Amino acid sequence: MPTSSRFAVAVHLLCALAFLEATAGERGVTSAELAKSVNTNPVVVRRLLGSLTRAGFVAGRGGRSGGYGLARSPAKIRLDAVLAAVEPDGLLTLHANPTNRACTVSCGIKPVLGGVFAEAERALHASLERRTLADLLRQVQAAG
Amino acid sequence: MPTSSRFAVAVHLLCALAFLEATAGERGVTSAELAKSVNTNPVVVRRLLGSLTRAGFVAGRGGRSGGYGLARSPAKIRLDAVLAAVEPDGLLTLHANPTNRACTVSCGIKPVLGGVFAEAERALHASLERRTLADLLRQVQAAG
DNA sequence: CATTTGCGCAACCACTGTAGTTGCGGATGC
DNA sequence: GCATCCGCAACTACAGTGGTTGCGCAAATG
Repeated sequence: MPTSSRFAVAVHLLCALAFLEATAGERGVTSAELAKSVNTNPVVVRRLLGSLTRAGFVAGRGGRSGGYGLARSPAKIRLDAVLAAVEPDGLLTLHANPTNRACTVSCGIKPVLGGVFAEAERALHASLERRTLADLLRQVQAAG
Repeated sequence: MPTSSRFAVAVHLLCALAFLEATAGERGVTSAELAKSVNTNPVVVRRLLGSLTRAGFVAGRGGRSGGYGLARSPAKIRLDAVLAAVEPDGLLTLHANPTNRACTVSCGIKPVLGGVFAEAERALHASLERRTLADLLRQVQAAG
Protein backbone atom coordinates (compact mmCIF):
# COMPACT_ATOMS: atom_id res chain seq x y z
CA MET A 1 0.00 0.00 0.00
CA PRO A 2 1.03 3.53 -0.38
CA THR A 3 2.57 4.03 2.99
CA SER A 4 0.50 6.48 4.99
CA SER A 5 1.68 9.92 6.03
CA ARG A 6 -0.86 10.25 8.81
CA PHE A 7 1.80 10.18 11.50
CA ALA A 8 3.83 12.95 9.90
CA VAL A 9 0.76 15.13 9.40
CA ALA A 10 -0.48 14.45 12.93
CA VAL A 11 2.81 15.56 14.44
CA HIS A 12 2.88 18.59 12.17
CA LEU A 13 -0.63 19.49 13.29
CA LEU A 14 0.21 19.14 16.96
CA CYS A 15 3.22 21.41 16.54
CA ALA A 16 1.22 23.98 14.63
CA LEU A 17 -1.53 23.80 17.22
CA ALA A 18 0.88 24.41 20.07
CA PHE A 19 2.41 27.24 18.13
CA LEU A 20 -0.80 29.01 17.14
CA GLU A 21 -2.43 28.45 20.49
CA ALA A 22 0.06 30.82 22.07
CA THR A 23 -1.10 33.69 19.88
CA ALA A 24 -4.76 32.77 19.71
CA GLY A 25 -5.64 33.74 23.26
CA GLU A 26 -9.04 32.52 24.39
CA ARG A 27 -10.15 31.63 20.88
CA GLY A 28 -9.57 28.09 19.65
CA VAL A 29 -7.38 27.36 16.66
CA THR A 30 -9.64 26.53 13.73
CA SER A 31 -9.19 23.59 11.39
CA ALA A 32 -8.88 26.10 8.54
CA GLU A 33 -5.87 27.77 10.16
CA LEU A 34 -4.22 24.42 10.78
CA ALA A 35 -5.00 23.31 7.25
CA LYS A 36 -3.06 26.30 5.91
CA SER A 37 0.08 25.19 7.72
CA VAL A 38 -0.07 21.69 6.26
CA ASN A 39 -1.41 22.88 2.91
CA THR A 40 -4.39 20.63 2.97
CA ASN A 41 -8.14 20.63 3.56
CA PRO A 42 -9.88 21.50 6.84
CA VAL A 43 -11.78 18.23 6.74
CA VAL A 44 -8.57 16.24 6.53
CA VAL A 45 -7.39 18.13 9.59
CA ARG A 46 -10.58 17.42 11.48
CA ARG A 47 -10.41 13.73 10.63
CA LEU A 48 -6.93 13.43 12.00
CA LEU A 49 -7.67 15.57 15.04
CA GLY A 50 -10.61 13.28 15.65
CA SER A 51 -8.18 10.43 16.39
CA LEU A 52 -6.05 12.72 18.51
CA THR A 53 -9.14 13.86 20.42
CA ARG A 54 -10.14 10.28 21.19
CA ALA A 55 -6.57 9.70 22.37
CA GLY A 56 -6.86 12.68 24.72
CA PHE A 57 -4.25 14.96 23.17
CA VAL A 58 -6.46 17.72 21.83
CA ALA A 59 -9.97 19.02 22.39
CA GLY A 60 -12.23 20.78 19.93
CA ARG A 61 -15.21 23.04 20.52
CA GLY A 62 -17.86 23.91 17.98
CA GLY A 63 -19.58 27.22 17.60
CA ARG A 64 -18.44 30.74 16.96
CA SER A 65 -14.96 31.32 18.35
CA GLY A 66 -14.63 27.56 18.56
CA GLY A 67 -11.62 25.59 17.41
CA TYR A 68 -9.03 23.25 18.83
CA GLY A 69 -6.63 23.38 21.73
CA LEU A 70 -4.11 21.03 23.29
CA ALA A 71 -5.66 18.98 26.05
CA ARG A 72 -2.36 18.52 27.88
CA SER A 73 1.04 20.12 27.99
CA PRO A 74 3.44 19.48 25.08
CA ALA A 75 5.90 17.86 27.48
CA LYS A 76 3.28 15.18 28.18
CA ILE A 77 2.69 14.26 24.56
CA ARG A 78 5.05 11.46 23.57
CA LEU A 79 5.44 10.62 19.91
CA ASP A 80 4.98 6.89 20.37
CA ALA A 81 1.49 7.57 21.72
CA VAL A 82 0.74 9.78 18.75
CA LEU A 83 1.80 7.03 16.39
CA ALA A 84 -0.37 4.53 18.18
CA ALA A 85 -3.30 6.93 17.99
CA VAL A 86 -3.19 7.47 14.25
CA GLU A 87 -1.75 4.14 13.12
CA PRO A 88 -3.25 1.58 15.48
CA ASP A 89 -2.45 -1.44 13.29
CA GLY A 90 1.30 -1.02 13.48
CA LEU A 91 3.75 -0.73 10.60
CA LEU A 92 4.86 -4.30 10.01
CA THR A 93 2.04 -6.55 8.89
CA LEU A 94 1.86 -10.26 8.23
CA HIS A 95 0.63 -11.52 4.89
CA ALA A 96 -2.97 -12.69 4.81
CA ASN A 97 -2.44 -15.61 2.42
CA PRO A 98 -3.99 -18.85 3.69
CA THR A 99 -1.44 -21.25 5.13
CA ASN A 100 -0.58 -24.33 3.12
CA ARG A 101 -1.10 -27.10 5.62
CA ALA A 102 1.16 -29.44 3.69
CA CYS A 103 4.18 -27.20 4.29
CA THR A 104 6.05 -27.02 7.57
CA VAL A 105 7.26 -23.50 6.91
CA SER A 106 3.86 -22.20 5.89
CA CYS A 107 2.34 -23.63 9.06
CA GLY A 108 4.99 -22.39 11.43
CA ILE A 109 6.17 -19.10 10.05
CA LYS A 110 3.40 -16.75 11.11
CA PRO A 111 3.64 -17.05 14.90
CA VAL A 112 7.42 -16.81 14.67
CA LEU A 113 7.26 -13.76 12.43
CA GLY A 114 4.62 -12.23 14.65
CA GLY A 115 7.01 -12.36 17.56
CA VAL A 116 9.79 -10.79 15.55
CA PHE A 117 7.50 -8.04 14.33
CA ALA A 118 6.22 -7.30 17.82
CA GLU A 119 9.72 -6.96 19.16
CA ALA A 120 10.77 -4.72 16.29
CA GLU A 121 7.78 -2.44 16.78
CA ARG A 122 8.52 -2.25 20.48
CA ALA A 123 12.00 -1.04 19.62
CA LEU A 124 10.55 1.57 17.31
CA HIS A 125 8.12 2.78 19.94
CA ALA A 126 10.87 2.86 22.52
CA SER A 127 12.76 5.26 20.28
CA LEU A 128 9.73 7.50 19.77
CA GLU A 129 8.94 7.36 23.46
CA ARG A 130 11.95 9.50 24.17
CA ARG A 131 10.61 12.39 22.12
CA THR A 132 7.86 14.70 23.23
CA LEU A 133 6.02 17.44 21.42
CA ALA A 134 7.92 19.90 23.61
CA ASP A 135 11.23 18.60 22.23
CA LEU A 136 10.05 19.12 18.68
CA LEU A 137 8.79 22.62 19.39
CA ARG A 138 12.17 23.54 20.80
CA GLN A 139 13.95 22.20 17.73
CA VAL A 140 11.59 23.88 15.29
CA GLN A 141 11.98 27.19 17.05
CA ALA A 142 15.75 26.85 17.14
CA ALA A 143 15.83 26.13 13.41
CA GLY A 144 13.54 29.02 12.47
CA MET B 1 -1.74 3.22 1.96
CA PRO B 2 -2.54 -0.33 2.40
CA THR B 3 0.56 -1.34 4.28
CA SER B 4 2.63 -3.78 2.27
CA SER B 5 3.26 -7.37 3.26
CA ARG B 6 6.36 -7.74 1.10
CA PHE B 7 8.62 -8.15 4.10
CA ALA B 8 6.55 -10.94 5.61
CA VAL B 9 6.33 -12.77 2.31
CA ALA B 10 10.05 -12.32 1.62
CA VAL B 11 10.99 -13.85 4.96
CA HIS B 12 8.51 -16.66 4.42
CA LEU B 13 10.05 -17.34 1.02
CA LEU B 14 13.58 -17.41 2.38
CA CYS B 15 12.55 -19.87 5.07
CA ALA B 16 10.77 -22.07 2.57
CA LEU B 17 13.74 -21.89 0.24
CA ALA B 18 16.16 -22.97 2.95
CA PHE B 19 13.81 -25.75 3.88
CA LEU B 20 13.17 -27.12 0.41
CA GLU B 21 16.74 -26.71 -0.68
CA ALA B 22 17.76 -29.43 1.75
CA THR B 23 15.55 -31.98 0.00
CA ALA B 24 15.99 -30.70 -3.54
CA GLY B 25 19.53 -31.93 -4.01
CA GLU B 26 21.21 -30.52 -7.09
CA ARG B 27 17.98 -29.22 -8.57
CA GLY B 28 16.98 -25.64 -7.79
CA VAL B 29 13.77 -24.83 -5.97
CA THR B 30 11.25 -23.55 -8.49
CA SER B 31 9.11 -20.46 -8.08
CA ALA B 32 6.07 -22.72 -8.43
CA GLU B 33 7.11 -24.80 -5.41
CA LEU B 34 7.72 -21.69 -3.36
CA ALA B 35 4.43 -20.19 -4.51
CA LYS B 36 2.60 -23.21 -3.09
CA SER B 37 4.02 -22.56 0.36
CA VAL B 38 2.87 -18.95 0.38
CA ASN B 39 -0.32 -19.69 -1.52
CA THR B 40 0.33 -17.18 -4.22
CA ASN B 41 1.45 -16.90 -7.81
CA PRO B 42 4.88 -17.91 -9.18
CA VAL B 43 5.30 -14.48 -10.73
CA VAL B 44 4.77 -12.78 -7.40
CA VAL B 45 7.47 -15.04 -6.00
CA ARG B 46 9.86 -14.20 -8.80
CA ARG B 47 9.27 -10.48 -8.38
CA LEU B 48 10.15 -10.64 -4.73
CA LEU B 49 13.09 -12.98 -5.28
CA GLY B 50 14.30 -10.49 -7.86
CA SER B 51 14.87 -7.95 -5.09
CA LEU B 52 16.51 -10.60 -2.93
CA THR B 53 18.75 -11.64 -5.82
CA ARG B 54 19.90 -8.05 -6.34
CA ALA B 55 20.61 -7.91 -2.62
CA GLY B 56 22.73 -11.05 -2.90
CA PHE B 57 20.67 -13.41 -0.74
CA VAL B 58 19.46 -15.82 -3.39
CA ALA B 59 20.42 -16.86 -6.90
CA GLY B 60 18.17 -18.19 -9.66
CA ARG B 61 19.05 -20.20 -12.73
CA GLY B 62 16.91 -20.59 -15.81
CA GLY B 63 16.57 -23.69 -17.89
CA ARG B 64 15.47 -27.19 -17.23
CA SER B 65 16.26 -28.23 -13.65
CA GLY B 66 16.70 -24.55 -12.90
CA GLY B 67 15.26 -22.77 -9.87
CA TYR B 68 16.46 -20.83 -6.88
CA GLY B 69 18.96 -21.43 -4.14
CA LEU B 70 20.30 -19.47 -1.20
CA ALA B 71 23.41 -17.53 -2.15
CA ARG B 72 24.78 -17.54 1.39
CA SER B 73 24.27 -19.42 4.61
CA PRO B 74 21.10 -18.74 6.63
CA ALA B 75 23.23 -17.57 9.54
CA LYS B 76 24.51 -14.75 7.32
CA ILE B 77 21.08 -13.45 6.34
CA ARG B 78 19.98 -10.79 8.81
CA LEU B 79 16.37 -9.68 8.78
CA ASP B 80 17.18 -5.98 8.75
CA ALA B 81 18.95 -6.45 5.43
CA VAL B 82 15.96 -8.33 4.08
CA LEU B 83 13.68 -5.48 5.08
CA ALA B 84 15.98 -2.97 3.41
CA ALA B 85 16.01 -5.08 0.26
CA VAL B 86 12.26 -5.30 -0.19
CA GLU B 87 11.20 -2.00 1.41
CA PRO B 88 13.96 0.44 0.48
CA ASP B 89 11.91 3.57 1.26
CA GLY B 90 11.52 2.80 4.93
CA LEU B 91 8.31 2.57 6.92
CA LEU B 92 7.85 6.08 8.26
CA THR B 93 7.34 8.63 5.52
CA LEU B 94 7.05 12.38 5.58
CA HIS B 95 4.03 14.06 4.03
CA ALA B 96 4.57 15.49 0.56
CA ASN B 97 2.42 18.59 1.02
CA PRO B 98 4.18 21.79 -0.04
CA THR B 99 5.43 23.83 2.89
CA ASN B 100 3.61 27.02 3.73
CA ARG B 101 6.40 29.56 3.79
CA ALA B 102 4.38 31.91 5.97
CA CYS B 103 4.33 29.40 8.82
CA THR B 104 7.27 28.74 11.13
CA VAL B 105 6.14 25.23 11.90
CA SER B 106 5.50 24.31 8.29
CA CYS B 107 8.97 25.53 7.34
CA GLY B 108 10.82 23.85 10.19
CA ILE B 109 9.00 20.63 10.88
CA LYS B 110 10.24 18.42 8.08
CA PRO B 111 13.96 18.32 8.86
CA VAL B 112 13.16 17.81 12.53
CA LEU B 113 10.71 15.03 11.80
CA GLY B 114 13.16 13.51 9.37
CA GLY B 115 15.69 13.18 12.14
CA VAL B 116 13.17 11.60 14.47
CA PHE B 117 12.06 9.16 11.79
CA ALA B 118 15.62 8.20 10.93
CA GLU B 119 16.41 7.45 14.55
CA ALA B 120 13.24 5.42 14.99
CA GLU B 121 13.97 3.37 11.90
CA ARG B 122 17.49 2.77 13.11
CA ALA B 123 16.03 1.37 16.33
CA LEU B 124 13.76 -0.89 14.33
CA HIS B 125 16.62 -2.13 12.18
CA ALA B 126 18.74 -2.68 15.25
CA SER B 127 16.08 -5.00 16.57
CA LEU B 128 15.84 -6.93 13.30
CA GLU B 129 19.61 -7.06 13.03
CA ARG B 130 19.71 -9.51 15.89
CA ARG B 131 17.66 -12.06 14.00
CA THR B 132 18.98 -14.22 11.20
CA LEU B 133 17.26 -16.62 8.88
CA ALA B 134 18.97 -19.43 10.80
CA ASP B 135 17.21 -18.30 14.00
CA LEU B 136 13.83 -18.38 12.31
CA LEU B 137 14.46 -21.82 10.82
CA ARG B 138 15.27 -23.13 14.24
CA GLN B 139 12.10 -21.68 15.71
CA VAL B 140 9.89 -22.93 12.88
CA GLN B 141 11.33 -26.41 13.18
CA ALA B 142 10.89 -26.42 16.94
CA ALA B 143 7.26 -25.38 16.59
CA GLY B 144 6.43 -27.96 13.90
C1' DC C 1 19.21 -29.88 -32.45
C1' DA C 2 14.45 -29.87 -30.92
C1' DT C 3 12.00 -29.96 -26.78
C1' DT C 4 11.12 -29.05 -22.29
C1' DT C 5 11.43 -26.48 -18.21
C1' DG C 6 11.98 -22.43 -15.75
C1' DC C 7 13.50 -17.52 -14.93
C1' DG C 8 13.11 -12.29 -16.30
C1' DC C 9 10.43 -8.72 -17.56
C1' DA C 10 6.73 -5.86 -19.17
C1' DA C 11 1.92 -4.99 -19.53
C1' DC C 12 -2.53 -5.13 -17.73
C1' DC C 13 -6.46 -5.65 -14.30
C1' DA C 14 -8.83 -5.59 -9.85
C1' DC C 15 -8.72 -4.20 -5.27
C1' DT C 16 -7.89 -1.30 -1.46
C1' DG C 17 -6.60 2.51 1.47
C1' DT C 18 -5.67 7.49 1.42
C1' DA C 19 -6.42 12.22 0.54
C1' DG C 20 -9.40 15.45 -1.08
C1' DT C 21 -14.02 17.44 -1.47
C1' DT C 22 -18.91 18.46 -0.65
C1' DG C 23 -22.93 18.68 2.06
C1' DC C 24 -25.56 18.63 6.10
C1' DG C 25 -26.58 18.53 11.12
C1' DG C 26 -25.57 20.27 15.67
C1' DA C 27 -23.24 23.26 18.94
C1' DT C 28 -21.80 27.72 20.46
C1' DG C 29 -21.52 32.56 20.93
C1' DC C 30 -22.86 37.34 19.25
C1' DG D 1 -31.76 34.68 14.39
C1' DC D 2 -27.46 34.27 12.51
C1' DA D 3 -22.72 33.45 11.79
C1' DT D 4 -19.05 30.36 12.78
C1' DC D 5 -17.07 26.13 13.56
C1' DC D 6 -16.78 21.06 14.60
C1' DG D 7 -18.50 16.12 13.47
C1' DC D 8 -19.74 12.92 10.36
C1' DA D 9 -21.10 10.53 6.21
C1' DA D 10 -20.86 10.08 1.29
C1' DC D 11 -18.49 10.46 -2.90
C1' DT D 12 -14.44 11.02 -6.09
C1' DA D 13 -9.66 10.62 -7.64
C1' DC D 14 -5.39 8.53 -7.18
C1' DA D 15 -1.59 5.40 -6.09
C1' DG D 16 0.43 1.17 -4.58
C1' DT D 17 -0.13 -3.89 -4.32
C1' DG D 18 -1.01 -8.36 -5.65
C1' DG D 19 -2.54 -11.23 -9.23
C1' DT D 20 -2.38 -12.73 -14.06
C1' DT D 21 -0.97 -13.37 -18.81
C1' DG D 22 2.32 -13.37 -22.45
C1' DC D 23 6.68 -13.40 -24.55
C1' DG D 24 11.81 -13.85 -24.79
C1' DC D 25 15.82 -16.17 -23.26
C1' DA D 26 18.69 -19.70 -20.81
C1' DA D 27 19.87 -24.33 -19.78
C1' DA D 28 19.51 -29.20 -19.57
C1' DT D 29 17.73 -33.57 -21.60
C1' DG D 30 17.18 -36.89 -25.09
